Amino acid sequence: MIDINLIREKPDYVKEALKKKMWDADFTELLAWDKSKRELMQVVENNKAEMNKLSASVPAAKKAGEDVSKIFVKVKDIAAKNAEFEKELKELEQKITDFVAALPNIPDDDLVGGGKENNKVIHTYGKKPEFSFKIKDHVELAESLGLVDYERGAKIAGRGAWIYTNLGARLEWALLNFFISEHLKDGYTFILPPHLLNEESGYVAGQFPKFRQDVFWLEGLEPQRFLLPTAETALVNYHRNEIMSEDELPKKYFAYTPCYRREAGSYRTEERGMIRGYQFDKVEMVQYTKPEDSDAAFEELVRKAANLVEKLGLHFQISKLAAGDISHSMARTYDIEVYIPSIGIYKEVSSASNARDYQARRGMVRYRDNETKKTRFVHTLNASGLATSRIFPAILEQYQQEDGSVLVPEVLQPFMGGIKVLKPIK
RNA sequence: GGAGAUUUACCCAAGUGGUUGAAGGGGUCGGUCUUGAAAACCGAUAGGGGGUGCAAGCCCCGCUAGGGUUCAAAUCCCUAAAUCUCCGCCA
Repeated sequence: MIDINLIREKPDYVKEALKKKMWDADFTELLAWDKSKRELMQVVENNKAEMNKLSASVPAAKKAGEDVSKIFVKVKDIAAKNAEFEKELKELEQKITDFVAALPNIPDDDLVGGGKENNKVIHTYGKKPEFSFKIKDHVELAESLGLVDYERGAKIAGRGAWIYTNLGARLEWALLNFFISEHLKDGYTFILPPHLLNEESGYVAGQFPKFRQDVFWLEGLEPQRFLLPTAETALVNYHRNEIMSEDELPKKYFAYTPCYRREAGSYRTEERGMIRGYQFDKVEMVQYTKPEDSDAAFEELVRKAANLVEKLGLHFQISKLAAGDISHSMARTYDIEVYIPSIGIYKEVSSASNARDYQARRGMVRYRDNETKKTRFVHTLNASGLATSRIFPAILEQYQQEDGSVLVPEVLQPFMGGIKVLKPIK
C-alpha cells in the first residue's frame, strides 16, 4: 500500500512513477475524497466530543437533583445528526482505502519504465555450454533416465502435473536439501508454514485483490482459504500486526513449500514439461529489515540466489527488471535466469524483490525505533532460493553427456548418497 | 461434528452500566543503601491509530474483532475469530 500522505504531498511524483509501471493513475478524485474525509472527520469528532461531555455531566447533575432528561434529549439530537455524517465518512474512507489498496507499489527511481522488453541483463555467469552432439531436451532426458513420469502424472492428476520417480525424486529432494543447508549456513531461520492461508494473508502480500483469480480456492472451509502461490505469502504475514524491537531486525527466514498456481492457459510448446505446472517446489527467502537496510539486504538476497545457481555449476544470467515487468507489490526486482539449451533461452529460477514498506503497511508490520521510540514500518524483501522447476531441467540439459547420461552436480552428490551420474534406463 | 470455559495494557490479574487513561502484582528503567551485587526502600514507566495546530496542546477511536442497546459500556445483547477442556469421529 502506498502511503496516502505521499500521494497527498506529491501526487505528480507518484503519478509519474506509476507510469513506469504502465499504470495510469488519476488522483484528482482521490484527493477530493481525502479532503472531504478530513473535513467531515472534524465535524463528526467535534460532535462526539460534545456528546461525551454531556453524558459525563449526568452523574453530577443527578446528584444535584437536576432534571437530566434535557441532557438526554440534547445528546440524542446531536447523535441523530451525526449518524448521517458518520455514514458518509465511512463510505468515503472505504472508497479511499479501496482506491489506494489497488495501486501497485512505486518502482525505484533508477528503474527504466516499460515491460519485459526493457529488462536488462546485468551479469552473466559461466559460459553457454557447447555440445559436440545432438542434445536432448529435459523431457526426453527425464523420461529416458526414469526421473519423471509425465504420463502417470496426467493419469492421476490431469494436465499440468508430473511425478518425480526414484532418482528423479531424489534429485529434486537433493536440490531442496542443498538449498536448505546453504540458507542455514547463512543464519536464516527455517520455517515450514501451512499451505492453506486465509484471505488476509493474500491481501497483505499484495496478491489480492488483483490476483484473487490466480490462486486455488478451497471449498468446505470457513472462512475460505487458498493454496499459497509462494511461501512468500506465508512468510511476509508471519509478523503481521506485530511491533518488533529494533534489535530484532533484520529477521531472515526461508521456507520450503510447494507453490500452487493456476497459470491460466499459459502453456506454450517451448514450455512443455516441468517448466510450468499447477504445482512446483520452491524454497523462498524473506527478510524484514529497517528501511535504511533494505538495499543491502536486497543485494544479499540476489547474491545468495546467484550463489546457489553458481555452486550448481550452471550457466545463468541476472536481469534487472523494467518497472512494468516487476510484480504489483514490488519496488524493485532482479531475476536470476538459468540457461535451457534445448530452447536456447534463459528461464527464471529466482526472483529477488524489495517491497519496501508496501506489504508492511498492509500488514501493519512495524518496529520500534530505539532512539525516537516511535514505530516505523519495516521493509520486506523476498527472493526464491530457489525454485526447482527450472533448475531441474537446466541440470539435465546442461549436464547431459553424449551417451545420454547426466552428471550430478558435485554439490548435490552428498545429498544423493554419492551418486555421480544418472544413467539411461531405456 | 457436539458441549462448556476463556480473551483486559510487556506478563499475570481486578473490574457487571457513570470522572476507568482502567485497581493490584510482576517486569523494565532510574535512584537510595552497598566495596560490588542481592535484598529492602523510593521514584518513574501503560499501548496503538487518527484529526487539528508553528508549537504547547486540544479532540476522536482504543479492554480479541465487527455490529447493536443506552444520555452513558471493559461491563448488557448479537455475530465472528482465537485459545483451553470434555465428548464423538478419524488419517
